[in-house]
Amino acid sequence: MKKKFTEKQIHILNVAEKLIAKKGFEGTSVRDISAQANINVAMISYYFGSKEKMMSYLYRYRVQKTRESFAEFAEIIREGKPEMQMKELIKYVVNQLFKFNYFHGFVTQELRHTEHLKEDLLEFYRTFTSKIDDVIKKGVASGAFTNAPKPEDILTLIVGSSLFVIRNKNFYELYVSGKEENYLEEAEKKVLANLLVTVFSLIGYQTD
Amino acid sequence: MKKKFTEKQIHILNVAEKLIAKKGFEGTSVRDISAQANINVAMISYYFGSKEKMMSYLYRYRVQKTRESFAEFAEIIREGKPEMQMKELIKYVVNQLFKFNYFHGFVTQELRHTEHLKEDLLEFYRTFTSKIDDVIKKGVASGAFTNAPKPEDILTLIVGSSLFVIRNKNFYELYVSGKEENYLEEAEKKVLANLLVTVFSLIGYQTD
Amino acid sequence: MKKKFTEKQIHILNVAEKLIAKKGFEGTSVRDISAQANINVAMISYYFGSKEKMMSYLYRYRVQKTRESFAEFAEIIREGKPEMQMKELIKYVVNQLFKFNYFHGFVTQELRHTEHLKEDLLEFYRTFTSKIDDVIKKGVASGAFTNAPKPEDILTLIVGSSLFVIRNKNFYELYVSGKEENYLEEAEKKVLANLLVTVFSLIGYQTD
Amino acid sequence: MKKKFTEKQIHILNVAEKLIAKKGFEGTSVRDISAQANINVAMISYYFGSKEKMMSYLYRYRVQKTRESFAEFAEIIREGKPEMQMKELIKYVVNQLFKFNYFHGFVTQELRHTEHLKEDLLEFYRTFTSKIDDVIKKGVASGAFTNAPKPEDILTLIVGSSLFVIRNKNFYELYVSGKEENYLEEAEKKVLANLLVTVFSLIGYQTD
DNA sequence: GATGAATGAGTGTTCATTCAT
DNA sequence: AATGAATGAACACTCATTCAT
Repeated sequence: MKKKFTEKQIHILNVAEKLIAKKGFEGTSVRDISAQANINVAMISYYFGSKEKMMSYLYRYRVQKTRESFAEFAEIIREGKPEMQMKELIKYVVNQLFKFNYFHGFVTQELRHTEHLKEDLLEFYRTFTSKIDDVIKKGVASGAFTNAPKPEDILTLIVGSSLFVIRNKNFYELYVSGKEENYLEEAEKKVLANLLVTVFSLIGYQTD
Repeated sequence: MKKKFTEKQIHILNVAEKLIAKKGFEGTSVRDISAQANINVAMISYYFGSKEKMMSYLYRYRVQKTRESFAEFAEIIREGKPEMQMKELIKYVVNQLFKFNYFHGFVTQELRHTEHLKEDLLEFYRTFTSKIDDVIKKGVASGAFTNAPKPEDILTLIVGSSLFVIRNKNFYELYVSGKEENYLEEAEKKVLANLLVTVFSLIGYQTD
Repeated sequence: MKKKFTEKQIHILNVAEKLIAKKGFEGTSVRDISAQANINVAMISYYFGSKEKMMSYLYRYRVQKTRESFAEFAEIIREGKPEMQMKELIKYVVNQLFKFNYFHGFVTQELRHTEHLKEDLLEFYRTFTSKIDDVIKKGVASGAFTNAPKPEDILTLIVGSSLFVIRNKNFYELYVSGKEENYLEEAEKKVLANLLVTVFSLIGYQTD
Repeated sequence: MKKKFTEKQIHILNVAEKLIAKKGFEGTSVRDISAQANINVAMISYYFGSKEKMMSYLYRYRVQKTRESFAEFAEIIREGKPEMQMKELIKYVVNQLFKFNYFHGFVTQELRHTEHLKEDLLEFYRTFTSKIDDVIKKGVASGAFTNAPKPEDILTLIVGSSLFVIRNKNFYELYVSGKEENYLEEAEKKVLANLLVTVFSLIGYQTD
């Protein structure tokens, strides 16, 4: 929470986020952003120092928001059976990925000032593996689950499959019903169903 | 064999592939490529017509190569039990992804200007789903497998997990033993193991 | 007054006009212009959108100026004998051509990319033919002129001869007295005398 | 006659001449020329040294051809009345201009190696003024003409009007009947008629 | 605190020319 | 004698950024 953003800055970040999601970081010019956000071209440099630093702030902003959201979520499922917790956890992660999919794409790109962003993302992932681990252990202890797969493997399946589906519309839409404009919505349902079956199969939980 | 490339062209394509995977299509300038490849800037336009057309050739070149390789592979596993076939298929796909990770890194990001390339990639994926489907059906018919998950879901797990691991070194290397420079090698082993367990669990194949 | 130009823009247009008249549109690079005008290369795109659009503005700017000037001129000679009007008209047109020879030098060559500019030029010429026609008719009606040549033929003689003299210094200076640096001045006098004699001969006006 | 051209060189010059006439010197690339002429790109540099030198050769080639043609023409009208000679002379000059109009446009452009070309053109024009002068003097002596205008003024009217009409299609076609594709043909007729009337008026020759 | 004008560096591409063969 | 491959320089243009106000 090192940094507080003004409303105008948040406005710019939101506009930038959407544009970058659509056209990529390099494909989005500060002129695009400033035009869309109804601000002066110079504002991006003025507020954030540079386009890249803006990216950095955007990143932190999103991580911070997600962290807050996850804290809330964790509270909600704190009490309950591990199978419910696991199901909700998968749903939550998949949902977050679909909601802020572009943002996870950033990391791949080689940005200059990205070093600390990697740290953020890492911690972000660890939050999930740690939670997944808790739930699995609890499930195994309670006898609800028969197997205890490694949490990073579970997370890999969830995040990997979700991102693949998000990015490979061309392939996946062949298997998704509904109109093209609802692709993400429908794709999310399908990949979620797949992941629920997969993970529950892995942990040996018997649904009747 | 629509197109034959000279050695120099292949050299340029290889260099371009790596850079584009790392920094994106827009993030990679023809000057970057030409500097790295030790050629004149004008050569990219000279050889391929334009930067975008080069991208197109790069794409086709890699798809074609993989298609040839898959044809060979399919022949090898033509006779054999479905469980062996499934195992080899997973190994093959994962291996291909790790081998040509540069390529798979950019195809999903940079499809904006390359409408017709989508067709190529689509057919490429269909080759795999079709093969997976055959093996699953054979396995179910022979009683070796008890469940018949949808092939696109299987492919999604395999490709998604592999690409995630390839791209998110920072996260996954926490769980991978060995030196950093062997990351890809070790990561491939780990994700392959995970995927074998996962897929065999899904199709209900009992290992003893 | 569709468009107001800043002083800097007008400065650029003036420099561009001279260079383009000398070396042609394609022969004049934006670097030539920016170097000559002591501005940044990017300014041409910045101010006018592109090199071609700059050409377009330059064109309109000059046409508009001439139109304004002609309106003034027409007012001055409104009342008077047709022979005086004809004489003044010829003097005016020749003078304009010599004054803005740069402009008239390129308009005839570089109309390739500027379809709509043709309209402007056309209307520009029509202004003159129409005026010439009026004067001739009045002269014939009053008995001052005996012949009524077609106005476009008169204009062709005037404009053609003037431009030829402007552009073919090498030839015409053989017949022009005075120093080389006064070429245009002297050439104007000579071609004007020639045209006065010629046109008055054509319309059958008797000088004593 | 310093230089003899091979057939291939003449072929290239002819192709180049047409293209340059259409698109200008800078607008015509050596690739355009070589493609049209079915020769290798390198040939232009190989044969002529450079694109500009080719231009120079093209120029000389055309001057030489015209000179030969004019010698023939002069022979034909050697015997005959001055009024016939004057008429034929005007017809001849106008016709040459329409035939090789583009080539007269070259001089205006500032080429680097053009110095000697100016000499050529100058001599070329002098050939005509000299002939015009002869005819006028003969006409005046014989009493056929009453006035003796200066030959350079006559030439200016002829060449200026012709080139103006050739270059200002947009204006002149308003006054020319017939289809657009016959513009040059019809324009030549009209401007010729105008010039005949004009010049004969100037020299005071009475037609009945 | 905010901005419009302006800039230098960089973009992909085309150019006439050169050179090894 | 002729050419296909290759090149360096130049092209118009866009970029993120700076700076005076």
